[in-house]
Amino acid sequence: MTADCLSATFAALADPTRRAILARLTFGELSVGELARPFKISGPAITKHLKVLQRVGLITRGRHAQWRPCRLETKPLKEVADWVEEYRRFWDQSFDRLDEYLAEIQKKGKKHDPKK
Amino acid sequence: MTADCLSATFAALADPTRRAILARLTFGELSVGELARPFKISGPAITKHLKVLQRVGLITRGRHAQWRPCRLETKPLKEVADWVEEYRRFWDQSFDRLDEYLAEIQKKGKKHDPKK
DNA sequence: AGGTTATCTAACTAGATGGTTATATAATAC
DNA sequence: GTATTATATAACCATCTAGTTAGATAACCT
Repeated sequence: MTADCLSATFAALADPTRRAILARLTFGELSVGELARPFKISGPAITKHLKVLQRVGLITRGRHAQWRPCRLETKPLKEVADWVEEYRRFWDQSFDRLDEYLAEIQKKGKKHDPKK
Repeated sequence: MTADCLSATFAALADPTRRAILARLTFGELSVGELARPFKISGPAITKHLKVLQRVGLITRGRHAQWRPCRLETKPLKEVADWVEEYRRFWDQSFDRLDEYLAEIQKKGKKHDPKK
């Protein structure tokens, strides 16, 4: 099961530890040890989470001496964004007003700063 | 576990049957029987999927004689969209080029049709 | 009331998931 | 070579998940 990659991506994102890992990787590459530091779970548990993220392509691994640094990959996130985008027209009341929909897109484009 | 609602929402979306149910509900309310028709799984399996969707607020149920119609609710989808939006700036190479980013947004705004 | 239709609950099963500890591999440092 | 550090694998366990079949509940229709 979960042969389709969108299901696997959603499943990977359904764990708060894994989402926290992704969030930390937005600041740049991190080794497994650095990634593990803020969490209370064991090393092997982190390794498993990383395997899940890697399998769906949300991270890639490097090699640097005895470290295997992790890097964020966003292609699967883009696929999630594309999927959910299909539903955007349902969360403003005006289903039939195309112009309002486009205006909404435009507005989001402007406010591009990461706070809020 | 999965006390946080974003995790529960992602978990709910990680199943292709449930995503198919949501997709069908974009055309309007449907009874359980109507929803179940295209799937090969049993009635109780559908009931369970609906419970999962209802628990995270992706659907609400009505009452109409012996039918309990399902309606799509998009608030959780909006939360997913908001979460993934935080990563948008990472999926074009030009982190530092604001104009290119805005151009990309603009392009997406234009091609708003649901095919591809 | 008795039958039909729609849906849910109960009890069970196989397999996935997320964690553990103990051990293995691999690269660096002396 | 030996020790140290970083990460991975193995084996195990408890819980969750998605499905099943059988039976219960509830509203409608004569």
